[in-house]
Order: sequence, then structure tokens, then C-alpha cells
Amino acid sequence: MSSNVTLKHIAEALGVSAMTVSRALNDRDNVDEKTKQRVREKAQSMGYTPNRVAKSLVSRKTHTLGVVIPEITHAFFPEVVRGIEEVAYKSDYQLFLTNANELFSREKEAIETLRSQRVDGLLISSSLTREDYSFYESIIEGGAKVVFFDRCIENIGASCVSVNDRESSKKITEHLIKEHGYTKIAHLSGPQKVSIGKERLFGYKDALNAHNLTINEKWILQAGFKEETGYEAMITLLERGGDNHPEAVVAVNDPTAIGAIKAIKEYGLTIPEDIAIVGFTDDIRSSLLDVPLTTVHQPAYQMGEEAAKKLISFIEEDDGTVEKIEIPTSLKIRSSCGC
Amino acid sequence: MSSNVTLKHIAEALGVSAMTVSRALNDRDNVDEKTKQRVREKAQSMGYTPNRVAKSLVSRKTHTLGVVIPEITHAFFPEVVRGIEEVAYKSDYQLFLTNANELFSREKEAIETLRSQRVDGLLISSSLTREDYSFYESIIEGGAKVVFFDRCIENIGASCVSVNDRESSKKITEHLIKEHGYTKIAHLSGPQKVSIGKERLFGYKDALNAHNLTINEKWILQAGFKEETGYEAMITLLERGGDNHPEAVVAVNDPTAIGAIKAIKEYGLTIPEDIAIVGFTDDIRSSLLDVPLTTVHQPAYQMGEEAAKKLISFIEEDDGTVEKIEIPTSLKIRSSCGC
DNA sequence: ACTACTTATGTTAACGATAACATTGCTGAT
DNA sequence: ATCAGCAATGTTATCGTTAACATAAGTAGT
Repeated sequence: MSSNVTLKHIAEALGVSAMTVSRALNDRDNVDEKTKQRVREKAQSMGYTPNRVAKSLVSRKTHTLGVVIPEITHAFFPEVVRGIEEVAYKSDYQLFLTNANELFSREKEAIETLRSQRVDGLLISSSLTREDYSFYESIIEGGAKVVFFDRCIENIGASCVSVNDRESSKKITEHLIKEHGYTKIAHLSGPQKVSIGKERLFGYKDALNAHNLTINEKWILQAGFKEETGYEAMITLLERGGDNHPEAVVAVNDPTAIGAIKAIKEYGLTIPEDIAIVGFTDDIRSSLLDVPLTTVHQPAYQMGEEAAKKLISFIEEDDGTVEKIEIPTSLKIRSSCGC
Repeated sequence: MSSNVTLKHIAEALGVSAMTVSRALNDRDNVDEKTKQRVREKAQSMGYTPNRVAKSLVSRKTHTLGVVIPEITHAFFPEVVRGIEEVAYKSDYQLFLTNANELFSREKEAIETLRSQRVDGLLISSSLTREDYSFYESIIEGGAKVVFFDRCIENIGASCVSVNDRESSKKITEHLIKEHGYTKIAHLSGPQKVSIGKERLFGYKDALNAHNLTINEKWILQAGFKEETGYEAMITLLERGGDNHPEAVVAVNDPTAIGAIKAIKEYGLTIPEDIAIVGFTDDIRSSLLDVPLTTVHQPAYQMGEEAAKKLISFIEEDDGTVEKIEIPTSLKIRSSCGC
């Protein structure tokens, strides 16, 4: 597409040099007011659109940000993207959105393409499922400006915006222990090679330890981050346990909890009487469930805003101070925990 | 950011010309296999990333698509974007995502920026709230490759992917008439200058006409597309009508219906006994409501796929045939209608 | 041994915009 | 009348890549 009209065309049409047209359209000094007027009119009538590609080549700035998210269906991410978009819009940045679909290979590919596009910076929520951070190290080494959000990779020289996953997870687990007296608590965990998967498991263990409950490794199941994986993990737990099922379940996020709830119902058990359950995210659906889900509220929009602000200040003020920005969470006590 | 390493740097390091390096990295013929090997290794070790900006300037192709959506929070759109993303990914296109926030001014600005970025094509769901299509006409005239989705602007030479809004709206309204015998049916309509707002109102009227029910203009309220605006419109309707409220409500979309439901409940009325209600979209929340919402299911993912496919074929095969692609809908009968 | 190819590589120009420097032509101070 | 000073405009080179044309060196055929 593109209008094909260039500065040169306007210049020829008016019998001036391309430079004069450039100056006039950028409203520089040292251009006759009448010339400016003529140029502007001609540009308008010829349907001129400045070519940012050419401008970027000269300025080595594209005024674009690359955004990499692991899932676009989990409502949390679109909400983060909205926060990012709002901040980017105000600072006149355009967004390249890429969805890695929980695949590190695809994430890596996306990041390479984005670097090739010469985005001014990257906002990444990692799908990493192995412990080799060398890819990130090399791009940061190579001068890429990166801010992680939600799922962070730490100690590699990049800032990160997230909630305190460990503490929040501990708090909601403690709620089950202190308010309801449950002692048999299972955890549907996320992949252990993604920060939030690990942190939330730590939080769960912290809570059990703090109350002298023994940690039963059999009650800790890898459940992924999705509804289907949550469903499957819960089925496994129920089948395996027989009658000796846990009294309560801490799910790594709300989609997982929603999947697990489905499994519990299919088993003819009721929530919270037979099994209590809590999540993490505060998905838009969570308050609407038959038994509204007790969960940790994560301010997604704000997370997006903060991440974008940090990245833009990194770009524009060249302020590369590595920060770990923590967004406060709050417990949403509803009834799935027994309250 | 960017790696700063250019072809020239590699060329100097190896004592060859930049052209040889370019040829080697693009795996062209007529380059010595040993040279290719040396170049590839050097490029790797120097952390070279090809500069797509420069490439685009020469080729006049950016391999990017601009996506303009009116709302990012309404779950329907992220799902459409996922469909778009999937198709774009397979054809190696990157996505510029912009959110117009239901403001035409912002949409216009976004489109201008995207054209300036020289995207190869545009996918637009319009926020247009006036009848002046000249802006679209001029960009299409200027050679922009555009495919509309969901909210279309017709007869201006661009393809469009959407559902049959009028017919679907008629069907769901007819369900209320034929299955439940309601005669007093209100409509919370969308803005009349957005295609879907108008079409869905037409469908509602078609249904009433087909069954010889009189159309009461007082029962047609502009309710926007959002939960809040749906809430407000419903309040207006309830306050105005006193006891003489409608038996059923057809909402322009699910968020509007959800807002209206809140208002109905606040008035102490029950659904569907006092007032039945139906929506349009099939939002993820709709099946989870206390009284699950009867609605029209719109295959969002598929809509995104179709739109992206059409646009990419337009770009790559230069196939500008204007098409109106209709995605079939289905009625989701739940209990809010009285079933 | 000389032309006729082929293979591998180099050089130049172009994409569109603009920074940096160069050139006009004018005003006004001496 | 002369020249400094400035306003308005023009020219050249550059960003990184690649198409198109040019050249060098080697091989084969006669």
C-alpha cells in the first residue's frame, strides 16, 4: 500500500528542493511562511504521508515497542496490553504485539523478529520453560532494552514489573489454614521453570511451614496455566487419592482453578464443603461462578502501565537502572474457600 | 537498541565487500561455499541482526499488518486478534495493534500512523460514529489495502468479514416471540452510526414486523456497547416505564446485557420471570451468570482468521476482489430468555 | 594460445528523509 | 559603495540493504 508520494514528488511539483519541502512540513525556522503554506497545501492535495521507514533508518529510532505475551486468551494479558497501549499512545509509540502461545521457541523467534524490526524496546512476559537464560543474556548484552512483566527473569540486568507472587500465594494459603483450619491442602502448580510457577509454589510451602504442616509432595501437581491442564491435574489428584482427597486446593491461577472446579463437580463433590479451592489472578469470570472463587487480585492494567512507563523512560532518558517494581495485590475473599 | 552490527562491519572484518556478505547470508547462488560459511560464522559471533527497516525501504514491503480495534477489554476482540495473529504468524507477518477506544478521532490517528509505518495492509473494526466515510474513501483511493471485520463500512471498495448481524438479531428476537409469546420487547441498541448497531436494530424490527407487533420507539434506547452504558440505559427504561416495563429485552451485545441485568436486579426484579433478556456475542462470562444468558454465538477466532487470510491474499496475490465474507452464527439458548 | 564461458566477487545507485554544509540574494551599517 | 549578517533555499552525503551492472580469475574448447 502506501501513498507512493514522496518529498521529491512534492518538490518537483512546486519547483523547489526536497529539503525545503522537508523543512516546511516539519515547520522549521528559516522557511518562508508563504512557501510553508504552498508546501502544506500541495502535500495535502497529493495525499502525502511521511515515510517512517526512511525516517527510522536515518534516526535509528522507530518509535515502536515490541510486546511479547505468552497467551492472548487468558483475559489477564489483554488487560495488561490495554495498560501498555494507553501509556504507549500517550508517548506516541506504536505496539508490535506477538503471542508466544506458551512456547519458548516461538517467543525466541518473535523477539528476534522484533529486534530485526528495530523496535526501541521490548516488553516481555516469558514463556520460558527451561533454565537456560543465555538467550536473554545475549540480547541484553547486545543492547536490547527489555522490561519484563508478570513472568520475570531476574538477575540478568533487566527491570521487571510484577506482583509479589510468593507472598501473595503464602497469604491466600494461610487464609485457608488460619480461617478455615484446613490441614490437607493440595497445590496445582504452574511449570517450575516459569517464575510465577516457582514463586507461587514457594509461597504455598511457606504457608504450610509457617503453620507446621507437613508438605506432601504427592499433593503438589504440575498443572500448567490453562483451564484444560487444571482440569486434567485435578482429575489425576482425585483418582489417585480415592477417598483421601485434600480438603482444599490452591491453584496457580484462575483458569487452572476453573478447570479444577469442573473436575471436582464431575466427581460429584461440592465446593467448598467437600473441597475448598482458591485461585490467583482475579479473572473476570471468577466472581460469576456458581461458587464465586476466592482469589488474589492482580491489577493487570496497572502492571501494563508501569511496565510501559519504565521501558519508555529507559528509552528516552536512557535510564537503565534495573528495578524490580512490585504491584500490590489484594485478597478477594469470596465463597469457594468456605467463607 | 539494535545490535548496531551491519553488513559493512562484517564485510570489513572479513576483508570482503558488503554485497558478498549480503549474498552469503541470503544464501544466494554464486557465492563460494567456504565464503558463506565464514560469513555466517562471523555474523553469528558478531551478533548481527538484519535491519528490516533498511530492507523495507528498498523492497517497499514491511511484512507488517496494522490492526485497529475499538475496544481491547471486550473479550470478543482479543479472541479475534488471536485468530489474526495465528494466520499472520504462519505467513510471517508482524502485527501492529492499536486500540481506538471507541473514538473515531483516535482511530483515524492510528490509521494515519500505521500508513506512515508503511504497513502492508490494515485490518479495521471501525469506531465510526458519524456517517462521513470520506476518510476511508481517501485512504482506499490512495492504495491502502483494507479489510474490515465485525464492524464494517460497506460500498467503499473494501472487503469485510462479519456475521449476518441483521438476521442473527432477527432470529434471537423471534425466539422471544415464538417460543415465549412475549409481545412487549425492548431493544438496548448500539450507536446507529456503527454498522452492527444499525443492523441489529433492523433485525429486531424485522422480527417484530414479521409477527405483526407494533414497534414502540420508546422501547428502543441507545445503550452504547459497554456494560456501564447498558446499565444506564436499562435504568432509564425502568424508571420511565414505571410498572409498565417490557417483558423482554434484546441487548445489542453481551456486555450491554450484563450491565442491564445488574440494573434489573437492583430494581428487585427477577430474570426471566419479570423481564427476560438476551444478548449478542457469547462473552466468556455469559454462560456463568446466575441466570445464564441466551445469546448469539459469534465465532471470534474464526472471524480473525478469515479477515487475516483475506488481507494477506490481497497483499500477496494482489487480489483486490471485494468480498463480503459472512461467518455463520448460532443461537445459544440458555435460561435468561425464559427457557 | 586464444576466445567464450562460468564463477566469485566488487562497485554504484537507489529506496525516502534529513543533518550538515554551501550558496544565493537581500538588508542595513559604515 | 561595500561588506557583514542573515534569511531562504539548495547540494551532498548518510542511514543499511540490495538490484543491476561491472570486473577479475579460472576452466574448457578449439
